[in-house]
Amino acid sequence: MTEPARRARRTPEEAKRLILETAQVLVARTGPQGLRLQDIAAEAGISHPLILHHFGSRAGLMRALTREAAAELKDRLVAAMTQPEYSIGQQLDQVFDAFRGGLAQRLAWLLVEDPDGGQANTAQANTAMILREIADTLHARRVAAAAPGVAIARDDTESLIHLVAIAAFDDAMYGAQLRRSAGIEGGEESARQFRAWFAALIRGHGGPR
Amino acid sequence: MTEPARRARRTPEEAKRLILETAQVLVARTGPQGLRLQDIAAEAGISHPLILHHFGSRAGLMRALTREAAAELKDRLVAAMTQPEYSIGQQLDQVFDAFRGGLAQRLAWLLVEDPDGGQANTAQANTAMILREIADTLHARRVAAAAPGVAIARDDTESLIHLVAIAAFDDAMYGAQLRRSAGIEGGEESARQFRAWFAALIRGHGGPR
DNA sequence: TTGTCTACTGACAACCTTGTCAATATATGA
DNA sequence: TCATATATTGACAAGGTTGTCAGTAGACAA
Repeated sequence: MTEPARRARRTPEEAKRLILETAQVLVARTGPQGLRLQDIAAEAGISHPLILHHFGSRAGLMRALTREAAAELKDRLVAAMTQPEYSIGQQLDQVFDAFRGGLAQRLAWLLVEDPDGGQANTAQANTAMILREIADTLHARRVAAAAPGVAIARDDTESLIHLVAIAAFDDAMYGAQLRRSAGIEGGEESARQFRAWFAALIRGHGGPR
Repeated sequence: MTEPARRARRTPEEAKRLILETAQVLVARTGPQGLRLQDIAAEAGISHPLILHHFGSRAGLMRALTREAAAELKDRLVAAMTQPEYSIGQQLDQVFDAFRGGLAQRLAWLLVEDPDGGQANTAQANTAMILREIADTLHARRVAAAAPGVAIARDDTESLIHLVAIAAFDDAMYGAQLRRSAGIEGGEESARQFRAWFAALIRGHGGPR
């Protein structure tokens, strides 16, 4: 009567991809609290030992997630930085968008969980390198764009990077809630408005353009 | 031989206080990942059922923690806002300090865990009221301080509040790591430096002073 | 002193989570 | 067609977490 259910057989790459993507969706949706192997398995339509088979352990999966999140952030930020800078506003939009779609949540979670129990944290090292590169690039750009005779301190660029990183990251993490708390109504619209305001603030300070 | 160990007997208020303070220390120290009743009990030198006895459930304890964190934040922020404003820099320092000592971590964690499973979130409601009050206060102050004939938009004040809240919160949460990532060396010193830079940025924009 | 109230505890129950293991099914090459 | 490799799974083990419960012990009043 009951014919045995067909059992899928993926290539290891396909399986890992399926698992990673499902896990990322779950992290973005349910947040840090608990990323359980059984939940991932259920969502992906597989059994949880399969995850252990492909990633060795829960920690192994987390390491893979960390690597992927860092790589994704790097890609997005590099894309945002290397494109022709039409306006500071548009570029800021790009940076803000880089953290959207759950990426900020994933990074925050990975920052907190610290999967590399004891070992050097590759994600943090990666992020450090990424931000450093960006700082160098932006500083060079500002120096080049500055009026002759005007010196731009490296400190100033670093603080600027820090502030922009903070704003973009936090906007993605808590933006909606904080805006509501501050009494700003209307979601996406006010988000755009804040970005424009922020862009103006930086431009007034003597931003990259 | 072995005389029976003296068993402490606190008033309910004392017991709750002891439990809440121990839990807050643990949250600040070990972070979101796992606040286990047994850990709190061990740290406080009591048995874990006592926590259940006083708070009903783990969720009950979390609700109490949320309330306390919100109240603490309000106290600190109100103190920072209502004191005579010697300088924008000092006032900013106060706001930044308001989130220190693990308060930001506690708030972020409680924001993520959302103990009120389904019910209205009192912590969020509290925070909303707090920030709204602050926005009103600050806006009134800016309007009063503005040069005659210069109109200050409410939107502008709200964005300003948003940015300051973001900066202070995030600085407490990830400040050290982000600064390191951006290539800024030296911990406490560069933190002060960033605050000064930030204060200057805001002052240039036409801050509350 | 005696009795009552309840803060407090140890033991246990129920459940959940990661990880192991032997067995099975499927793709692939001979 | 048959053999081999391995992706996949169900069942189970080990350990940890919240919550229950009956009993104990301290404070306080009669």
